[in-house]
Amino acid sequence: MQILANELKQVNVFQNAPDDDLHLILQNSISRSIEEGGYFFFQGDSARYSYILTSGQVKLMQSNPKGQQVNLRTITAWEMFGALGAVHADANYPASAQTLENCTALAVGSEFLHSMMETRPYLSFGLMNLMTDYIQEMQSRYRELATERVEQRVANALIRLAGQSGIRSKKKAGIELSFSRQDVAEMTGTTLYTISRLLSEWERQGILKTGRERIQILRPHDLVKIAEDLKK
Amino acid sequence: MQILANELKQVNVFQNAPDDDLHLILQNSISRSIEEGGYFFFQGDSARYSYILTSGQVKLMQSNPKGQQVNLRTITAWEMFGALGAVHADANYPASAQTLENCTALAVGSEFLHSMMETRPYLSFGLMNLMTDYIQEMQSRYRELATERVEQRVANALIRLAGQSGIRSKKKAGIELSFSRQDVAEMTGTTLYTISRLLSEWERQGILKTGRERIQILRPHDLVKIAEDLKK
DNA sequence: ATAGTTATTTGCGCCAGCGCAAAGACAAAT
DNA sequence: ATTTGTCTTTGCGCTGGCGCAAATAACTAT
Repeated sequence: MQILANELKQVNVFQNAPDDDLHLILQNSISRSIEEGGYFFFQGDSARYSYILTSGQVKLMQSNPKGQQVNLRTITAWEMFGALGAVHADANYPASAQTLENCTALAVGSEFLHSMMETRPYLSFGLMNLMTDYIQEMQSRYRELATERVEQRVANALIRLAGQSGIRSKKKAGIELSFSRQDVAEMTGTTLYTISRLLSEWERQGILKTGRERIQILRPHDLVKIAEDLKK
Repeated sequence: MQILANELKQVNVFQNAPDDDLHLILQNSISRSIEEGGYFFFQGDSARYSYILTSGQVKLMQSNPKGQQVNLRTITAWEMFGALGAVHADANYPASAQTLENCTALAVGSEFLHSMMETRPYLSFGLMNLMTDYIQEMQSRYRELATERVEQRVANALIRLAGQSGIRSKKKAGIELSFSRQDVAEMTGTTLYTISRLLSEWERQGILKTGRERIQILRPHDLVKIAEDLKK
């Protein structure tokens, strides 16, 4: 499948790129397909490529020596990821990128991207925008993890996911998410047991419906209220 | 007190700046002094200035609606902070910057910095380096908070602080830190009670000595062992 | 269908860490 | 020296959330 320069305009970082540059990027990149459950890169690998996801979903996660892991972010189509290597010369990926479904991504050499940025301020700004957004999200999540109780953190995570990758299903029946209890646990720093209990409770209250690796948010507003937690 | 262009070279972001640019920056900035406990800016303020701390210590912190707060980072002399505004046009500071002692900082207009970056790739790279480092630190701390127990998180925080702002006292008697129990609690997402108990325990074991707003690390290696937590 | 695999639910016991309260230690000011 | 304010310590009781275990549900492959 051929990727068109025009499609690259959907990528935030390339928002202000002239067509010539888009072609240049395409010429200096290769397409990589990874099947569900596979990895684009592992934490610690040398960051030789930056990626642009063209189809599928990827989760960025970090694990500690004991093997426990946290989900840092979920990437959807036309988002850039693994771009830290384009900045530092000899960087290593600080996280692993695992596919949640069959995925295709464009791999751009980090050195090439770096050299492009030397003469193209719009590119640097694009990347910095990505970074500042991400920093702000991480700071908020960090604060949540430190100060909020599980219930609120999970509500927040669902709200965030709904905004980032949620699909409004046609039957206007709420927002559909495809994550296992384990996934959500790793996003919120808790356990799949607690998530299961919490979702069951919320399903009883009619806030959402659940299935195997599926969460359908029926009343987002109620989640917001839980996240804000005005009691106590 | 006059700040010399030469001194600005200590700032990581300006590592590769030619002297002319350093003078230009000085000319387009003003010096602000804030006394202990005061604020350079508050979370939510319009990010009109980026700061370079010339003396003192500043903590960046974020608070939630209920007023609970977390410490994101401690800034020491010649570090840049509040620089997110130079990227987004209409950004707001995502955190507050409170001084831990009497401080002086150089305030550079965000718009001015932004315009400089248009024609100076080294500046963008300097800032991106700052951001990627920070992102990596936040990701690690996030993972810690999500997967590690309090004991390990506190050990890690002390190690990190020792590296960033620790002063090796002359009497070779370990590394000196100036933080209250409350400060450490806010850095690690726990409570001052728990920190107090933990430090008392470690003092009993001879790993460190404590005082009022003072922690003196005697055996850093033992902290590393605790942080790694090989038991269980 | 049937068997095998993977995800989810739920009961149950447990404990790390919270947070109140009250006392003690330290520093600065008068 | 005394007061005042801030920081720290520690006892005590409590509970949110963990995590095992075992049952159940849902999907996949033969």
